[in-house]
Amino acid sequence: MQCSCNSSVGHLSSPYWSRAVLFPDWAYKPAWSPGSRQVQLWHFLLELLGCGEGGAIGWGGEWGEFVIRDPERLARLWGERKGKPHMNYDKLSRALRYYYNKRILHKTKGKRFTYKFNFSKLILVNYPGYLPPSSHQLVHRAPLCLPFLPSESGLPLCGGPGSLTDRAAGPLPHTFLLPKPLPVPQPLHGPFPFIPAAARPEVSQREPRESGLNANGWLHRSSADWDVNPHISWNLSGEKQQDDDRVEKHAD
DNA sequence: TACGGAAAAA
DNA sequence: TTTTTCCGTA
Repeated sequence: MQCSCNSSVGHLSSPYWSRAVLFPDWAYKPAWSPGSRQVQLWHFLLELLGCGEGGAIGWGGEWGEFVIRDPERLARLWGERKGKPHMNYDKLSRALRYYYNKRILHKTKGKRFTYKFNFSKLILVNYPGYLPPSSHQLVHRAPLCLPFLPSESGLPLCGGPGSLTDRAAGPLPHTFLLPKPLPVPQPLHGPFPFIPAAARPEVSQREPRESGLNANGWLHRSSADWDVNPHISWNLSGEKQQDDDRVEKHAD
């Protein structure tokens, strides 16, 4: 693939790349960790999207939504990356569907080849109010700045002076740069962007803190509340508190 | 086109 | 564990 992004942090100041997010810690399965041999598919997708690899895949209308413009080509690229010459969209999409339960992805129904990253429980790095009081809880991994992934991609990583990793007092977990959520107006009302304002209907208006932020504007509790699924929650460091691996079976 | 079970692979 | 592979079903 011809991803020729500049490895510099230029995109941070670019009008297009404006925000970086952190996936929960569990989402980062480095190539060197057991259970994850190589790049994961969603890494790869984000990488392509971040590169503006416009041919096979591109961002869709809504924030986090992406459209696979050329399914077979995307599959080919993925196959190349994974050394699976027989990869095709049917298989790739099966892998994508496995993300549904993990809530990494969601299908945009009615829109062909359109999926959406579930960014609802991501932590924004460059939100103005950032600088969690307990950032050390979040920083037990090497900083990583995307769109590019770790070393094995052979691609340069961003980072450096002025980069995201410079924003906080210490290193940050892996970050992904995301495209500006707009032009589509987003229903973001809470004090913390991208956290659905009405995430908890049943607790909607209790006290201000119920927004999920502590006095410092940082998340102070599990982001499970952002999620529809009650069986999995996430603590601050992003660890999965699971009580059931096979959630959603009867969730809806 | 999309979904998800099942089983194998890595 | 995360895909990959295959496939029946909608």
